[in-house]
Amino acid sequence: MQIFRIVVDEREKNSSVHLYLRNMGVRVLFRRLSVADYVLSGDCAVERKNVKDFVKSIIDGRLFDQAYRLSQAYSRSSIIVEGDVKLAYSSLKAGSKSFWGALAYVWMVFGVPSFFTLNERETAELIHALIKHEQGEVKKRIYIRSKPKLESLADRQLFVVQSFPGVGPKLALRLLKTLGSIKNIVNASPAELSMIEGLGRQRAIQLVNFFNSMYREVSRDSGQVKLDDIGVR
Amino acid sequence: MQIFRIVVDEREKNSSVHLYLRNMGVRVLFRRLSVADYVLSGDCAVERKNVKDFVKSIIDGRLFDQAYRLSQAYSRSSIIVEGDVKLAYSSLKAGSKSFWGALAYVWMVFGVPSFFTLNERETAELIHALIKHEQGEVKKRIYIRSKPKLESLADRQLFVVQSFPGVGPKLALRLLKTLGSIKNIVNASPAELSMIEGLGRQRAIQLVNFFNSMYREVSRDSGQVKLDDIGVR
DNA sequence: ATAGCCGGGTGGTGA
DNA sequence: TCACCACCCGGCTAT
Repeated sequence: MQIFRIVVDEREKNSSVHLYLRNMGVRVLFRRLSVADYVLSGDCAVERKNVKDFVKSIIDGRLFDQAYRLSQAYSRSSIIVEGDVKLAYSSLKAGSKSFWGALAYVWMVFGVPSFFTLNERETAELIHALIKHEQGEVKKRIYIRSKPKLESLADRQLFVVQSFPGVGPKLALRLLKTLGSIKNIVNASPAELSMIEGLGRQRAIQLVNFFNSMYREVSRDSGQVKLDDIGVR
Repeated sequence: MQIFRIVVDEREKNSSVHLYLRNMGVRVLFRRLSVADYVLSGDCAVERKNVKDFVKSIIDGRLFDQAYRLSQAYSRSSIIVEGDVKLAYSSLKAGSKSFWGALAYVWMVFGVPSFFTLNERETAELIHALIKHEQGEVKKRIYIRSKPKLESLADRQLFVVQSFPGVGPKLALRLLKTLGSIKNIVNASPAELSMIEGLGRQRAIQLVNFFNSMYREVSRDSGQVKLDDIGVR
């Protein structure tokens, strides 16, 4: 399992969220942050509030200010509201109207969604899930819809060819029929490829480039590089 | 007071959300929609699900498909989950991990947040609040989200390599890292392949055979109808 | 989505 | 070299 890192505002020390995170194997760094509470990366951060705070910040308008600053500083930020939501819109004067209004406002205007958790453990779980997508390695697994005979050679070949960019079921079939094997396809010249019906010169070249292009590891930072500058805003 | 309009999928007629909306002074138009349930504008739409549906769609992966389509069709879309949330992650007993995981996934990957309401009235109130910001006079929108590039070259390459038989995320990564390009992998000798950690002689040979083997059309007695049905999720 | 199980290949160890 | 075995990985199933 990969090591995840997070920067947490010092004032969050008294909650136990960071303890849960530690338990989940997340490296926690404390810093004095000016905008968010939890920084997951250079452009992803989370503000945590309990329900009482949330309500108060709706009333005095602080919420919208914070959402604005979040949206300015990080391209993907969100607010986590912790506690019993019921409490929220029962304590709002205008009732639930202003509650949904606030949610809608923050989302529609600033692009900041709000998540609701019941306690610190859930908050930690959510943050952990968010981190995994922000820092996690790509684990896109491929899935087959229906498998009449998944294990037949032909099916496997089709499956592979279909995974090429811009190649669907029909094109895959024609490719295999005309060129025979996967190796033949991969080694084919643009000219050979564009012989195939439905595959023009343009895409043929794209494909060839695709096969030839070198893999470059995603510079999803290697950890220690930007830890210092994370969250300084 | 300005008049707001909304387009609602026909299949939503049996819920009473649209009635509430009418009561709030919203013009409701029914249409057959292919992606969302409620369309607030050309680039804002909402998918409504009850908790049971929500859970089911997590399990069978439908949720992620829908979120993807939402994000493609509308620049600012969201999912409204109606009902008792508790019910949700109690039926996903994986410690609610998969619940938060799904929420995080849909938000981080597709930019689609999920809102939770208790009943149809609340759903209507939320939608109403959303409309006000979408169609309201002041459309000051700060939110500019850079769409997460799901199709980086590296991702595509990984995707293809993972589709090879017996190759999962880990092996795919190592293969690309050591051999560089897809063409290199396909043309590699068994010896070269088995240099890779976790890929021994046996599988190396299998792979090479796989790349070389000629495609043989499967003769399905019921006619070759099903060839198109092999799909990638 | 996540957790967990299973079957099998891999690669190291020691004979 | 080979047999053994612990571990890892990929594939599949279930809550």
